[in-house]
Amino acid sequence: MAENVADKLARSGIRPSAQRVAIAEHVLVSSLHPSAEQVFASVRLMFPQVSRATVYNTLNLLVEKGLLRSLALSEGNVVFDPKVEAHHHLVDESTGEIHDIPWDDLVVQNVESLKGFDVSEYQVVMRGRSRENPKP
Amino acid sequence: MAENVADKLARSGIRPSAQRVAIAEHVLVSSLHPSAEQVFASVRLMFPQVSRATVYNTLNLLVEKGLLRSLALSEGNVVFDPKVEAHHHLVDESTGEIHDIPWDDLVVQNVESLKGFDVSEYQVVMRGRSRENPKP
DNA sequence: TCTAACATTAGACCTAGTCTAAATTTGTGG
DNA sequence: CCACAAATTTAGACTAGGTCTAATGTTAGA
Ligand SMILES: [Mn+2]
Ligand SMILES: [Mn+2]
Ligand SMILES: [Zn+2]
Ligand SMILES: [Zn+2]
Repeated sequence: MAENVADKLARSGIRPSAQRVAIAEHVLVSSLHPSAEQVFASVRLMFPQVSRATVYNTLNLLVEKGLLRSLALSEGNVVFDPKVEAHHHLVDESTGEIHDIPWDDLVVQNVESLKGFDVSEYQVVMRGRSRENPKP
Repeated sequence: MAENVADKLARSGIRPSAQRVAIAEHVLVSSLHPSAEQVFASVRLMFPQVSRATVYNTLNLLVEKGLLRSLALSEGNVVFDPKVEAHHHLVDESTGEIHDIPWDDLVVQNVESLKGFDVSEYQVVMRGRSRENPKP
């Protein structure tokens, strides 16, 4: 799996240094939406000498190369999203967790015909709660 | 107009001190989406002795009392929105400006039937450009 | 092998925002 | 009107997320 991530970086023209691979493994793998500081903390557990600057540089580089997106969905937290295809988001009001909502679960009409604007991308941002675990 | 804002504060149970009225006049009046620091700067022009703490306290109080909403639409900027009714937003990618899009200009389907979540509110967040001024 | 380009590091720095403790202002009962 | 408690404001310390810099380490490739 290290090979996997390293190759992915290389294919995007990012030289796969040990630090970058460690960082990318943390953030490209799970479907969480971690902040830079969370990535810094987890990467440091396995790679204690990594610097904050490298984590931020790498995350920004991954965004620039299109392997990652950054999202500002709620106050005080920029988070990173490894799912770069179009999709929607729901922010859980009790836990703060961010859930991915598949693009086709919702239908948005009339974006193309909005007067006065050329829209290059959009998403629905929802706030709410995830329902009690079904049928215990 | 000062009377207007003062009354509005009073009706929401906010004691309308001179500082609060000055702040509220700046942020409740225009249809811009200013950041707290922008409000602080403009209020200070007319009211130089106002403190940063009072500006932040007042803005947060206005949000708490429902006269204002805070929005995190793009990185590094929490902004305040005096339009508290449901509506959508478009962030201009060239200028950073935030435009209000009336609720009925778009139609979003299937939010109610989303499996596993109770959605309490939502909006469409768009990125794009405002089109060249029409017919010069 | 040598070297220039590239990457990493520690820590200074910056900015938005919060907190604190003291001072000021205000509303109110006497 | 006066005394006083409650509410508000203030300056500035503090915090957290994030950027920048200058020195150091690493790597690709002539
Ligand atoms: Mn992680
Ligand atoms: Mn203003
Ligand atoms: Zn996502
Ligand atoms: Zn708005």
